[in-house]
Amino acid sequence: MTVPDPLLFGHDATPGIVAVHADLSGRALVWRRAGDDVTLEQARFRSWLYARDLADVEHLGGRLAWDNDQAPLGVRELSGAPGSLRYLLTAADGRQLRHSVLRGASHRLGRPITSLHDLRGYYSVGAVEQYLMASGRTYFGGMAFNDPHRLQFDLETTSLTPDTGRIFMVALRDNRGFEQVLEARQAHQEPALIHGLLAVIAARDPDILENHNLMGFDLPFLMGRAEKHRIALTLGRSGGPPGVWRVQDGRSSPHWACAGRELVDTIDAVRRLDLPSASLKVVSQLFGIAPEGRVYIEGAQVAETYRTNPALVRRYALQDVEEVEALARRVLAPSFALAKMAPRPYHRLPYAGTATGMLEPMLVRAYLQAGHALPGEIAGHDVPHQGGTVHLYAQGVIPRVVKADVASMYPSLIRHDRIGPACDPLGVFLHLMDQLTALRLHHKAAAKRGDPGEHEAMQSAMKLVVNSGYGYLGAGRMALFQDRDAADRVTRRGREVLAQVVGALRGRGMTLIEADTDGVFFSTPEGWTEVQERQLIAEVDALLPEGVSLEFDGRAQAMLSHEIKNYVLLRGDGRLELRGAAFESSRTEAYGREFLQRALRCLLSGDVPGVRDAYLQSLHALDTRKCTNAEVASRVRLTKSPEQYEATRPARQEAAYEALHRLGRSWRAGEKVWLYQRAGQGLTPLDVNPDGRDYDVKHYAAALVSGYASRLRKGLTPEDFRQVFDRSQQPGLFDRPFGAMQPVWEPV
DNA sequence: TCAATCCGGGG
DNA sequence: GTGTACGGATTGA
Repeated sequence: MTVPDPLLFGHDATPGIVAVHADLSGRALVWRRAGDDVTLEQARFRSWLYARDLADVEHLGGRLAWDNDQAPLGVRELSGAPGSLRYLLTAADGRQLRHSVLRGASHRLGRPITSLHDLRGYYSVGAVEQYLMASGRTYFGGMAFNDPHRLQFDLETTSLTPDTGRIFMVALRDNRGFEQVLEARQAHQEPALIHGLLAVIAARDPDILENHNLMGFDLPFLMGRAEKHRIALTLGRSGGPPGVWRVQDGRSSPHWACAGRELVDTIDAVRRLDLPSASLKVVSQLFGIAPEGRVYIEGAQVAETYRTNPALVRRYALQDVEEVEALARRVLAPSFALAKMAPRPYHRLPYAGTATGMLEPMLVRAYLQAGHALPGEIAGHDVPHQGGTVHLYAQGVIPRVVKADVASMYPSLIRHDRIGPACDPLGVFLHLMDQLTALRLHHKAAAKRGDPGEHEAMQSAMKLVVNSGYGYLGAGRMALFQDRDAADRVTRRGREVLAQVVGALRGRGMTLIEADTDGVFFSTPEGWTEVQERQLIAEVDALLPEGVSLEFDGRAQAMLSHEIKNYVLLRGDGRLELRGAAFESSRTEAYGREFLQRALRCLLSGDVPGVRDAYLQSLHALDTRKCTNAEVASRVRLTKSPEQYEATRPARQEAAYEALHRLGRSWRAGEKVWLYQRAGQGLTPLDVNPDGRDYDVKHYAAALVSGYASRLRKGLTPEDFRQVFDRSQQPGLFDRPFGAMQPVWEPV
């Protein structure tokens, strides 16, 4: 058994840590689990702070002790380059240290300074991070995802805000077989319900509380209602401060924490996945984890359904927490794995940035442990950082398309060319990139073999951090170990590699379509098989520098190349893939989407008469009002409140607001409304007549060409395009038969 | 074209 | 006050 790398996993392997609470007074509460037992360890730690110079603490005089880790306030000079953060200030009480620095800085600058972050030349982190970095401990050593006691709870309420609604039900479950539904049929029972919830949590005593949108809904709602009833929200574990507090992290959406239990939100992890929706129900169906016989109740109907069919709502609520548990196992596992590496509490990781939130704390921990200075600020660049290349070589419909890409290009270049930050004399950055990559491959292989253990989560956690390496180098002053020149070298090498790929493909007779940072679309000669395509890619790969490899990334029957990053692929199995804003805009109306699907499929199959038919049929559906208002309506977001709009209205009238205004309706800022062009009336809310057909045919017939057919323009000659999308059925003098037309492409 | 800003999702 | 940051789509200069 190999010893885990201390730079990755921390230098103290204490197992079973499930929660850490620390404050600047130097007290750390560490809850550790062994089997069913949880013990609370009360630890002391010295608060620490990196400084470039001692100007702000000069006023302490002899009260600042040199090289004495027992003194109330101490300082050590660390080895490091001039201009680096070479002084490590430490204190028995971090509040006193911070106060001393702020006092000195206020005096020096002649204005009150209230935050260390308003000062240059310092590096500081929160108390828990200080403790974890200094002690070398991490969460969850030796534990599997389901070893901690995890409890899910979900509120059912009569509205979305605690000002207008109340809680009438709470569903709870945990990973020890517990399940319960608490209810408050009448409003006056709500305080008892809240007390009941707190009592269950205290009695079950879980390590982790989970829910979907916990931070954005359940917790704020619960806090709002508890406040209304003057109930102290004691969610924390005994031994620590009892309440819930806001985690200051500068984000617009607040997050909350309590002592002794990790509050984690599955929605944060889901948002990392770039799915079409982050909704619990949608994601659960996507992952196939929705329970058998799942009850679905529209949000606004839940309270009403409860009155008539409480049993159904109970089942619904329990299925919610069941789904959350299954979802958590799936999406929070990488954060759980990361918590074993990064010196950060578990609850921060689902929404922490991968670069400054994970990689950087690991870098700092290594420097702190080595007793080495941290980088100081370096002068900014005036030339902007140049990123990857995007180049369009051909537009139109191109047959036999192959996608090839350079696997993990930036991480590969970083490792192979040894590109790390110049301000990292200990070489921690490259060490982490190397070790994370090596271990990731190990876990990836183990996951593939189906070995026992959480290999998949480990490999995806490691991938997350490795992939943040390049972005971290170029992150500017956000990143302590940033290095613009290094980031430039990475992208420059990337451009060289891509150019080499493009050149080699072109030299072998391939038609280039589009190249983007680390991948390229090209067209192969007629009659080529996938085997030949893969051979070609292997051949080009052999020309590339060691450490990077070109891989086959799929093929398609044909591609419509429209604009950079806007294209459509027709796959071998008939699937149509639309990419880019031109093809998958959220504003797309149903009738237009349907037309596009049909027309694109025909165009990419070389069937121009089919495109013509699709157009005529869509037109016909409009003309004969086969489409309903709902099918032509589009959803518009109203960003201005009625008051705001009233203020700008005299200067500029906007159709969407006017539509509501005309009907004397009100709206909320941020609200989305479905609107359609009503014949003779202009833009009108859909709900006036959703199933009707009184839309403005002329408007939508014109929009069919200008808004949808126009996206096929590159695939036909201008003359053919005009003819295919000509309303009149009569052929013109110079028209040629549609059957004689073929899709076209041309070099850009 | 770019940077500021808004939103997600929850009942 | 345990004191800094999610990603994308959309909007405004």
